Amino acid sequence: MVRVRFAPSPTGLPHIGNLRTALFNWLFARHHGGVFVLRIEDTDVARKVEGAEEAILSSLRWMGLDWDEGPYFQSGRLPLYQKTARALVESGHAYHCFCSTERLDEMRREQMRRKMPPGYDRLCRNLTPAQREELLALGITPVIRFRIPLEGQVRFNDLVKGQVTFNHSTLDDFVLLKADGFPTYHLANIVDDHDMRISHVLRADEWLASTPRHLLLYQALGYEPPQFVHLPMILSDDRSKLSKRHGAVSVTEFQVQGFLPQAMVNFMALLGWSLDDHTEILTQEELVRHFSVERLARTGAIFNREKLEWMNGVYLRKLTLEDFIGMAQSYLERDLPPSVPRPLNRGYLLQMAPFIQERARTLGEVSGLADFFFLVDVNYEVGLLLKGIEKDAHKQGRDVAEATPMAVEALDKAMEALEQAAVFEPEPLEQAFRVLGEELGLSPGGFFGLLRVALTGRTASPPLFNTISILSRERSLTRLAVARGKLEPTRL
RNA sequence: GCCCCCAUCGUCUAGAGGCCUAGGACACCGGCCUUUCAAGCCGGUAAUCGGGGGUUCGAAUCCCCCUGGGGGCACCA
Repeated sequence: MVRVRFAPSPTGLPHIGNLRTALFNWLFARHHGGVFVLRIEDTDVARKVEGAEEAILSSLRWMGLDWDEGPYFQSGRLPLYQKTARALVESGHAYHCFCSTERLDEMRREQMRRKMPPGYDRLCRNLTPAQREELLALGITPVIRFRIPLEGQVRFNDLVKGQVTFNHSTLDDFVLLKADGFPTYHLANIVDDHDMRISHVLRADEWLASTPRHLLLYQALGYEPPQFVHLPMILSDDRSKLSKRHGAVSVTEFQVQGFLPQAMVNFMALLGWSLDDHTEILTQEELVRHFSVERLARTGAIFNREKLEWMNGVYLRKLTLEDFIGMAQSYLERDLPPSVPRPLNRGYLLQMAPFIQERARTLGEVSGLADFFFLVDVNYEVGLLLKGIEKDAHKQGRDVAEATPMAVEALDKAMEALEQAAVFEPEPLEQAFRVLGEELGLSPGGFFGLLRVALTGRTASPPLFNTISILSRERSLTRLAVARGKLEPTRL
């Protein structure tokens, strides 16, 4: 029976590295019809962050990673760890250490200075019972350290790294139980993985170095160790370990920016795993069906935001119009200036949404792409109006200065045409304006470009005549008039 | 400093001795479509497979060395 777990510590917002680990564990469990356990490793009282736990749960839910057991909290299982630590002392696999933090710090400084590998010098390892009683009598609360065998080596077969060997001599007597009675990660992790009958440990590469300690612990406890699978890490742009200081790496942040969970899942799955030499887009079901440890990569991967954005665009376009509108609406209502009345009109959204859906890469981009549909006034530089017309003037061998009167005339005629338009639909409008453009001696690019800027305030927009018909006759006329005013301020 | 891991286009990756004059994707550059921008389609640039030795008839693929990168070395996880 496959039993895996995701065991984050609530020390901050979960970042994509954490969630990718969760995803792989979840995929592995689902693929094998196993159990996915959620366990919160809250054994560090000092580093605990308020709200982190909730953020972890909500990120998992958002990504669709449902768990079958838990969340278990290590803080609620203290007696179990303490009992285990005591048993280890009794069996001779661990011992009490009375060294002060100050002494330890000094020791490490000295080791570094002498270019020696830092590590506990085992001062307390062979304390006699009498010495121990003496220190205890002084009121010092000892920690419990694991007694690493002096000779020999640990060897294990990691499912992605293969055979890995560590000499005991490179391992130091690490702490199992802290003075505050809380276990360290090493102890709690092993006790729980055993207690929860975890069969496979899929965790980030950074844990590889502590695996020999864990194996020795399993051995001392007489527990059967799980299979280890060390996942390649997700790297920041400079190839270093991802951390909070590397910008927007929390999953919550991606959610806020308007990435879809399906895209996140798909993209993250491809960071360190691949199906074959060509498949990029996979649904969650397909990922479950195909996921396998054999196809995990062994190298770290830089998180390529560009590609994520592309993929998110793909998912956005796959949405039904109704679903897209549902999501776009909340982002629009969040991002549009307060002058735009809420709630947004559903029927109006239905008209403009198709043109935005094929252009947006994230939902956060929607308002920037569509604001002119909602604003009362659009803002732009006058010069933008003339760009295309100037080109036409130049082509006709006329002076650039003539562009302004040309544009004014074009706007006047355009307003007339809009007023007279019998059917306010894209096709008839286009027909009428093409004819008009010819009459004005303007190229479609010049004429339509002028109108585009006047109506949307920008040089790139959805198709012009769709835009006009969505905006309505009245609003279009107003904007053309405003544009005219910008060109001839004195005559206004 | 010590220990461990890793090494294919800028990035994500395919490749498990001959299908590789190294494939796909993002990005980039062209073209088509087109009123603009997207989307879509077509095409292109881009890795002497980190370097050097082996093994082999044959190596991106196996072995060794070097180099480079990363991770770990807390009473943090």
